[in-house]
Formats: sequence, structure tokens, C-alpha cells
Amino acid sequence: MSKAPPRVYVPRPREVRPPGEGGAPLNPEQRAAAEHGEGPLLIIAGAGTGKTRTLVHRVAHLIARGAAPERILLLTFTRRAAQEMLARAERLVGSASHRVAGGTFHATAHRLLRRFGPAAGIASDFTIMDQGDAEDLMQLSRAVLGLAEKKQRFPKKETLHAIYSRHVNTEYTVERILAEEYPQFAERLGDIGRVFADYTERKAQRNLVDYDDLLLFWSAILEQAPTLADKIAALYDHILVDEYQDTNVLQARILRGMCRAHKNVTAVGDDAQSIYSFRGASFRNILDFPTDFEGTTIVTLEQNYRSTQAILDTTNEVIARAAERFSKRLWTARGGGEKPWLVACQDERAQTRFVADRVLELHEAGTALSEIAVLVRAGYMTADLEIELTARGIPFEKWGGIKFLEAAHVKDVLAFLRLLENPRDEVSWYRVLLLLPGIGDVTARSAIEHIAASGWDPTSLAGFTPPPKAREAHTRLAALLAALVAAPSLDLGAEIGHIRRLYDDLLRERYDDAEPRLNDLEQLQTIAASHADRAAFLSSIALEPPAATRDLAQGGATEDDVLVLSTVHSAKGKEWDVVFVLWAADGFFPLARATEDPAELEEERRLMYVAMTRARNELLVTYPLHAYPSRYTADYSLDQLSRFIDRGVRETMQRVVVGPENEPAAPPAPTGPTPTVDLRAILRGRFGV
DNA sequence: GCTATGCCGTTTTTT
DNA sequence: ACGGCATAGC
Repeated sequence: MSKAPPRVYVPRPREVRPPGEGGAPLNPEQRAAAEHGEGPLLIIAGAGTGKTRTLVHRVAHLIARGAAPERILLLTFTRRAAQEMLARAERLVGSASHRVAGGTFHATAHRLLRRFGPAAGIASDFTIMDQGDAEDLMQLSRAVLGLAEKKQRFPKKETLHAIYSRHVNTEYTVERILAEEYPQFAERLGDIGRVFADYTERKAQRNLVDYDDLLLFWSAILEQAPTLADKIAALYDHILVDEYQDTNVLQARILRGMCRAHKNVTAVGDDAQSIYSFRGASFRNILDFPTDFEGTTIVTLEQNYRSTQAILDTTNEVIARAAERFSKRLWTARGGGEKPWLVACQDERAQTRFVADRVLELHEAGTALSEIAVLVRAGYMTADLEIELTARGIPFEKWGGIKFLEAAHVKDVLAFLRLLENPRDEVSWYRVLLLLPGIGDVTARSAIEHIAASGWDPTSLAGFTPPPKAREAHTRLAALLAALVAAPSLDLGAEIGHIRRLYDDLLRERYDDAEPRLNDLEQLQTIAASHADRAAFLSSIALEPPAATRDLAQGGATEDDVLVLSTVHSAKGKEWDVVFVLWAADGFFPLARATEDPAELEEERRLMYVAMTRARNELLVTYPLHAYPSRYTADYSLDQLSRFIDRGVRETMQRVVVGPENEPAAPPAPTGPTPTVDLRAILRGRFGV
């Protein structure tokens, strides 16, 4: 019986790979795209075909031809793509690209709305709600309308918001969305419509704007306010859109509006990588582009520069079975390479250990941790691995999944800031009031009524009489608000300091493990201090929340060689030397809930394709032979490899089985849950045994 | 009537 | 770990 202790991470110096933007010349297709003159251009670009590089070269070309950098607008759907593109433009073009305008659709809408909103009936000091805020407000509308009782089935706030958002982004009628996706609520159409009407009105009165409004208002100005539309469209001579397959009809509408004066629009995309249909994105947008923009030139990029031929053999096979797509088959000059591994693991523990061991082997053999990524379908699927990595001291960074700003305690402190910024922000008042011991749903509501009656003056809270149990907390809160309102010029760090004098106490009462939360608040305070003022800070975190929480097992704050754990969605557009794809089992990837609907299943397939095509040199796909989809469900075993890894795909891979032989892990018990955390392994790791 | 508390069931993906 | 929900407790 082998009882070898688990390998542990030992840092080693890493050589820095120079970013190769200049490098090899563009191939003929890339060059044709980059040097295209006036008029609409559509670039269909397969994974790893140098799509962003081509786009960036196109920007350089336009500038070299005399275009004013600040009159070029680069748009993307995700923040990560926006950052990547702008950074690469800067590397190639130098400082001129500083002035290239760009960002996500939402961030760009935000900028324009601050500037042109007042002329269109949107006060410029609006507050942006993130998804959680929007859901909370939806809940408020639902409650006000008396639809919160549970007598009848009625969609909960998340569902209501999802329906609303889908309506805005796809432009389908609510009726159609209900019929197709929520038939169980179809007969509640009238009530749902009333909630949406109230929600809309409430936003207007409270000076709030949700994510969908940002796009909606932008498109509405372009289409219904000709004078303003001319001004806005006149800001840019060239518009370039990356990841076009991820845009929705509303964004396409915006694009048409922005190009009303000229037709200098370039869109880049890959229908095979369309993975945001849940947000209303449709690769129909790509198919329709030539119709939307008459005289479109189409360029197709098929030469892949990223992956070895062995990896492409596998990924081509995966996507070849997609039902509907632009036909293209990627090829590469990077012949050979090792066939991708298909790794069957005894169970989740075996999968976790396999990944951790292999990562360390690679690292010892000279691969930087930052050149390795572990991809999963959903954020929670890395939970076990995160514990193991921490135990072994392997530094990692998590992309996607639960975010810093979604933590309840962070949202609490932000709620204080928000109501100071916008005292009409009912959602934030509600949240803050509920924090006070002795105040619940009903008292909070009546306190808000009191404040509203005093014209939304924060200090008017002092005049509200709370129930006796809440007296002390109420007095403290009123005093805090009075102090903050009296000192409007206080800097943001100090302001948060004041808030924390009250809030930290509440937090300590509420949670047993207050420490990590207090640390988060420290971090929030630091981030806040780097912003000009409260308004700038609140907008910036709504649109660009701090990147991945960096989980540094080693504690060194300046660590930069870290392993990336990411959802497939967050990994889009990135590449690594070595990529692990975990949980390639039916029910997990594809997710069980997506297997009913053919369209969703197709999207899952594209997701698998996106995941695998992130790899340059080595691809390892793992799946557990036995798993417990939920720790509340009793024994559930599956030996089902993901349906996407079918026979044809398997022939392009090499198979291994990883059993429990390295450690006598208990075989899955026939009854009762299996521990998903190995406490002894953690202890061993911690003490470096 | 209102709040606190404990239990249940649940976790897709992003702006 | 977290929200929703039912019930106990004030």
C-alpha cells in the first residue's frame, strides 16, 4: 500500500514569455480584413485564428490611414474581452490607442447616458443597479401588488427579472416568453405585466437604471430622438465589434443606429462560440449582419495559430456534430502534438488529486502555473479542487462564480453609500434598515414611508419612532446618517470608516466567522479610496466589479504566477499551454437541466468546444465515474461520459483510468452521502507532511 | 402583529 | 453558504 504524501507546491522562478503582437506577418485573409477600406466588414473567425490580433491590426491600420483614434469605437460584450482588446491595441499602436474609445456595450452606454441622458429625461445622477439590486426591486414591486403571498404559484424575483430581461434583450413579447419557457406561469401574464409596469415606474421615480436600461435607453435615443442621435452617431467614424456572436438584437439595433451616418462597421465573431443565448444573444445576429448592412464584405479565417493539430483533431470532431453552423474546418501548421487525454477518475476525489498532481508535475517540469488553466461548466464545480489546492499551497485565482460584490456584507456597506448618494434608493434603505436588530420587513417599510414623506431626507429617519426593541440601533443609525450628511466633503475612505463603526458591530453579531468578512471590508475601503468620489466609485463597481478574488494560498500578496480556475464562460477568448476540462460527464457538462431542450444542448456543445479550444499544447479532459450531484441526494452513480465525447471524438484521444490506488479512498458507500471534503488530506497539506 | 430562528433545498453562464 | 419559508416566540 503506497502511502506517499501528496505533492506540495514549491515556488520556482518563471521565465516571462514576451507577448507576440508584432511577430509574424498577417496571413492574406487577416491582412485583407485589417486593411479593408470603408464600408461594412464581417470577419468569421474560428477559435485561435488570430481574430483579436486582426482586429487590433485593423485599428492600427485605420490610425495609420489618418483616422482619429478617439473617433474609433471598439465594442465587446464582456469586460474581459474589452480589457484584452484595448491592452493589445495599446501594445501594437502605442500611446495613440490610449485615445481609442471602447469598452463593453454597457459601459459605453453608461458613458453616453451620463452625458446625453439629461437631454432625454434621465437625470445625470442616476444610480446603476446590478442584477441583485434589480431583483430586489422586482421583489418590492411584487410585494406592493400583493403578489408575494404564496397562495398561488407566482414567479419569484429571480424568475421575474429573468423574464423581464429576456423580454428587453430578445424583444420577444412577454407572452411568448412565458409560453415557450415558463408555461407554468402563462396564465399569470396579466399580473406579471403589472409587476413589470410597477418595476419600471419605480425605477423612474427612484432615479435607478438597470443593466438592460443602459442598452434600451441607448437604442431609444438613437431611434427616437433624431437630434441627439445625430450628435451621438457623429462621435465616431469607425465602429468595431468583437465577439459579435454574443450580441443580441438590441445591441444590433444600437449598432445600426450608431452607423446611421456612415457604414464603417466591422464585426468579428464565430458562430461556433456562441454561448450567451441565456442573455438573449443569438448567432442569428452574425447571419443577419450582411442583411443589416448592405454591401458587407465577408472574410473567413480558418488557420489556427494556437493549438497543435492533435488538439484540433479533437475539437473539430466535437463541433462537427453541431446542428447548425457556418461550415469551417480549422487547420494549423503546428503539426503533431500529443493526443488529448481522456481521464476517467474513480470519483471526485480522484479527479481532484489527479489534477493537483499533474499541475505540480507540469510545474516542476518547467511550465509556469499561469500557463495552466482548469475549466468547469459552473463555478461550484471547482469547490473540492480549491480545497486541495489550498492544502497543497498551490496559488490559484478563480474566475467567474461568486463574486466579491455579491457577498452579503459587501452589499450591505454599499447600500449605505448608495442611499447617501441617492436617498430615493428604496432598495438600499430597505437593506440597511433590515440590518438593525428589532427591525423587520414591516417596520422597515413604514420607516421608508416616513422618510419618503419627508422628501427623502436621510436625517428624517431620526423622527421615525421604531419599536422599543430597535431603539438603540435606530439611534445609532440616525446619528451616523446625520454625521455623514453634515460632512458631504468627507473622503470616501473616511466615510466608509464611519459606516463601519456601526456596521462592524452588526456584522460581528450576525456572523460567527466575522474575520474574513472584515477583511473584505478592508479591501473594499482600499478600492474605494482610489476613486475620485462616491458617485464614480458606485458606477465603476456596478459596471466593472473588481476582478477575480485572488486566493493566495501562500499568502504572498504579490504572487503573479498563479493557476487559473475558471468557468468556461469566463475563459472565452483566453488561451493556455495546458488546459484541464473537469466534470466532462453527462449531467455536469452538459448540465442536466440543459439536456431537455435541443437548442440548449447545442449551446452546451459549443461551450465544450470553447473549453477545449483554449489549449495550445496539452488538453486533459477528466470525468468522475461516480459522483453525487447534490450532497442531499442519496447515492447516485454515473459512469456516463459526456455525450459530446462520442466515439469519433474518443478516437482522437488517449484514455487513462485514475483509480484510488494512490490513496485508499473509500469506495462510494451504497447508502448515505460520501464526504466531499477530506479533512486529513487538508491537515497533511497544511503541515507539509 | 411583528421579528427571530431553524430547516430545507438549491447552486449556469454575464452585464 | 445562502435565500426562502414555516413556525415559535415576543
